[in-house]
Amino acid sequence: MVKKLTLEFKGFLSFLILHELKSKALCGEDLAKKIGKRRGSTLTPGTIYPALKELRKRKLVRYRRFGRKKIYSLRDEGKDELERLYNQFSRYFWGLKRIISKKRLVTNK
Amino acid sequence: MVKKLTLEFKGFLSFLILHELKSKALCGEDLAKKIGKRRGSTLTPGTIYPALKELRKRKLVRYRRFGRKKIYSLRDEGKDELERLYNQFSRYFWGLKRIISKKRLVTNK
DNA sequence: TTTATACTATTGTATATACAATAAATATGA
DNA sequence: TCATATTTATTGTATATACAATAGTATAAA
Repeated sequence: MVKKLTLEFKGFLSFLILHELKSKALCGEDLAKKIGKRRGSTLTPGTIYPALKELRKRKLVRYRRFGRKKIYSLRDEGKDELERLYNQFSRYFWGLKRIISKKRLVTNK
Repeated sequence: MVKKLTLEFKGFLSFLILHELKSKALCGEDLAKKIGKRRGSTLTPGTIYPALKELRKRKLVRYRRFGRKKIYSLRDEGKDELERLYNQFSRYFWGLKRIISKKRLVTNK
């Protein structure tokens, strides 16, 4: 049984890592940049690598080496966990939807 | 100058506290329950009170005593800070909108 | 083969969630 | 006034972000 990410308020970074890896396998640096873009500045190595290490330890993520890069991707357990987290995650947005759609996210035409 | 909450991934709880207090002044326990409802279980005292203490220290929040309760509310600085956080916050939801609206949040009719 | 470079990863330190257990303060009721 | 309940708050411990600085490693270039 995989140890669950609890996604209280901690676990948000891990959640975003899994989310990004779902659409595309990425190396550590690109992952840091991609997630960093959400807030305006890249994540530093001391943030991203410990998080990746923990996710590997939990068997949610794996990497394969390509040239000098390590490309991280979701394991099946990671996909399952992510689905679970999507549900947990969306609970936080009760009453915040209007804010979210007002600001950055373009509404459906 | 008020010290800013950075809302990296840390700061999420503080953000939600400010958000809840915007619509209604609340005592510590009710705040814990209200925020706790977003994830299914109430916040424990060891979580909510240190967070409130920090927000008071930053002059974002104040309380007034009513009987045996302390009712927390936003200060003007807290309202300003919250506005700033709404903007920062919404950056995290690029590409997550469909997921969020699919699951819990009822779409507009 | 050595040097350069790009990328991966660790270290040290700080702070923000977290919970369980406990303590302190205040109001109510006897 | 004394006991009780209610609510506030602290303590101790653990873990998850964070950054700056540094170290390690593999490929490419010379």
